[in-house]
Amino acid sequence: MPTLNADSALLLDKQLCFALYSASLAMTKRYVPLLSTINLTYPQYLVMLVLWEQDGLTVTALGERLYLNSGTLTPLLKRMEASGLLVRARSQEDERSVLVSLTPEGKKLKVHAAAIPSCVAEVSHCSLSELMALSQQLKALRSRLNYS
Amino acid sequence: MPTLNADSALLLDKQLCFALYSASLAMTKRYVPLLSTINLTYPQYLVMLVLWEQDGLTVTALGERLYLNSGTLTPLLKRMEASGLLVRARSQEDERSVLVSLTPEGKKLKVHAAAIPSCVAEVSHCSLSELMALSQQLKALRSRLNYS
DNA sequence: CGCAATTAAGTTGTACGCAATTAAATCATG
DNA sequence: CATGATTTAATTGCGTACAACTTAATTGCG
Repeated sequence: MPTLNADSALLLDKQLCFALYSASLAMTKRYVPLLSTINLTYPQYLVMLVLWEQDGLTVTALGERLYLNSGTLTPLLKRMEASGLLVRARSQEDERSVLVSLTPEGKKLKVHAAAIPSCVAEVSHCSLSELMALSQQLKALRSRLNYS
Repeated sequence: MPTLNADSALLLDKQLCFALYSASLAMTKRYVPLLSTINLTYPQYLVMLVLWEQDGLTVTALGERLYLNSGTLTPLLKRMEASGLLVRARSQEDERSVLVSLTPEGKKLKVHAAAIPSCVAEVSHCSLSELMALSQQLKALRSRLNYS
């Protein structure tokens, strides 16, 4: 059983938080050059992934899917609207809600994005099973962090 | 063997990148209230972890440890200097370098920070061995992403 | 119905992250 | 020893993240 005195508990390389943080930034940096070919930032790409699955979501629904709030999403969606990928429109049923819908151009982009996941998988030099296992563990961790 | 057509490869919940991204943000959100009691932001806390291990590093050395560049670190360190945790001073041997050193106040803060890792471990509801295993996998992934 | 509570987006202010660039110091090579 | 290349921080500009707050619409309860 490893001893955990106050000192060793504060070592940077023992921190799960830092492993997560630095791995996440490293992953994003790998995506950026791939995404620049289709003029998307990384969070914008995540929004597109959601909308390609299910179009016409409200800002809140998008936020629940991505774990982001309106303070992040509103300006991000405005930029995406300005670049012609989607439109934002108040819902008829409930004027408080804003529906986010892909433009034809936004839908078309899916074709060009299809190659991206395999490019990143190649760079990470992991087997598919490793990647899926890690993904599962992270989702479980996220769940415990978000709802407890 | 799971089929990976173009469509399923783009499902948000299959993306390791999103699991990483969302778990990292969730982790940071857990730290924020704990760190606010000692007036640190999350990246500032990471800087302190490094300096508590090894004081008097250059900005570049800090950046290598944290995988952050001067564009991020310079303003961050200025804020920390303004709040009295550290001082930045040009090196005598090499005037290009800036040495970052803890103030007595910065050193003292380590005592108050000692309780933080266990608080977060408790919230994440994982066994120590689980956390360490996940940490190892993330560091290996980071390494492959950063250097290949 | 009337109005307080709730909900949804948007706004504001602060702090990252980083690519690209700049400026200053040092190095290295002839 | 001169000068071009390299190294080191700092700066600039852009795009997130998010807490706290605001505004507008809807809900719910008496």
